[in-house]
Amino acid sequence: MPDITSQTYTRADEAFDCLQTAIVKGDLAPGDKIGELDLCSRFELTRGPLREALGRLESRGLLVRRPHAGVKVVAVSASELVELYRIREVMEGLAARQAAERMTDQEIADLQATLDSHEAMIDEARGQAYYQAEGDYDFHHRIATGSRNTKLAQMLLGDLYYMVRMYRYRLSTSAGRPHRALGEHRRIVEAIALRDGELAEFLMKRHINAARKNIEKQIQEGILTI
Amino acid sequence: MPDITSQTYTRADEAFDCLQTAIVKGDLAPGDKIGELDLCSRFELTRGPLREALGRLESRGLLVRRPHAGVKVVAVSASELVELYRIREVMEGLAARQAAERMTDQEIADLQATLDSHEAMIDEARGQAYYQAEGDYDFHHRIATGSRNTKLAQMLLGDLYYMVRMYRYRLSTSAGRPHRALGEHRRIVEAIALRDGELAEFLMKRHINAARKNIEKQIQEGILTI
DNA sequence: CTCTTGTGGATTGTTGACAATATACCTAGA
DNA sequence: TCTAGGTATATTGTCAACAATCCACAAGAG
Repeated sequence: MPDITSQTYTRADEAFDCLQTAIVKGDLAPGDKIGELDLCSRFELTRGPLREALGRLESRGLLVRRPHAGVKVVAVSASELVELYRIREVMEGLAARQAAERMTDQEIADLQATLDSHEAMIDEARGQAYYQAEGDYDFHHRIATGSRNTKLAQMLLGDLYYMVRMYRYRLSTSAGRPHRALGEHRRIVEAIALRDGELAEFLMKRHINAARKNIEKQIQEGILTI
Repeated sequence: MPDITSQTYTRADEAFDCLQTAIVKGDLAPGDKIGELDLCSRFELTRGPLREALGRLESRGLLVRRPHAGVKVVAVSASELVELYRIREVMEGLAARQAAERMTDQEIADLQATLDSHEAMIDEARGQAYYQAEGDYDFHHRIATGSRNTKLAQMLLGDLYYMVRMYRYRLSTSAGRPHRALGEHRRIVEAIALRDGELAEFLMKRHINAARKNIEKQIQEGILTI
């Protein structure tokens, strides 16, 4: 009996997914105050399941709620965004180390193939921030999963990445950075393929550090205003 | 207008807190399948707010839910518990580093005073695992908060610590360990007082590493069965 | 004797109506 | 004109009933 994953989706689950993607994609802008009835008509459901979904999203930090006052999409300040990357640095470093110890050879091969397709996408979709962000997300997603650390993957994929992706689309990609990032990705995978956990951790931390510095620079230059 | 924190607690909030502490204290054992109606009569509320609380707890990983089948308290396996400590190691290391950079002198003085009272508690309540665990929690709580990293503190205090505390009470405390742990705490605080972030991070990581090894030993010896 | 299958019962998911509260506006006074 | 206070409205929090789904048990076939 392959009771893999309960395929019964409840309306609350549906609302949860829809809202999450709506927030990440920017359909609901940070700071927006959203009314429950609006959402009900939007997703064709009643307030019961909706409130459950709102509760889950609040618990994950994507919404802030004040009793009797309503919910609004979380607005991450510039400094908080930087702090997010500090957390990512240590957590994804750990993920890379454990991935180097635990990923199967097949997974590593797939990861390398993924990078090839990313490279093609970068050349193809020159300047299209969307594809670059998606490729980047794909890479980090695989490593988080490959760590075989359930809770770690859950925290990264279920918490941090959604918040990061909220703001990633509006980051300007300076010329040449995608290729540099891809090079960093390649070296991380090489370290994983060599089963060198320490090196993988070091490289991943440096990779995210670079991303953080890039954001800090954009903030200082006033390019990124949030 | 000191609009600090809305003091209006909704019943869902109430149920959330009660359930959380019930799970942590062990009143609801891991793996227990809990019915909604039971909880309703227990907390004197209806299923609406209760389900919202359940949703939040599920989102935080304290409950697992299968549609139409009910919710049960999460059962963390031995290996998953160890993985939890690996996550704590890197995250609390970061917290210690940032706390060293950002805590006020007053907070550091309070922290030192806290350790003094912990020492008294250890001598007094010899072998009373409860007080030791509470003192330990207090220490780590203050450092997480002192990091001034909102999301980091949120993840540590709102996610990881609850899961760790679920199992901390049933850990046997080998003779002399509380004093050793206290010594480690003192050295961490010293590093923070010196504003030496790197050292604080190193010491904190080593401290949690020691706790992890202790757990692994207990698992191997069959003392800890979960 | 074991495995499959069908039904009864209980539990969950959902709905719409009711009660409580914060925001916004309007009025009155300084 | 600006501030303070009260009230109205809209939105949220809560409740109890309805519908859909899974689990356990029992009966029958292999």
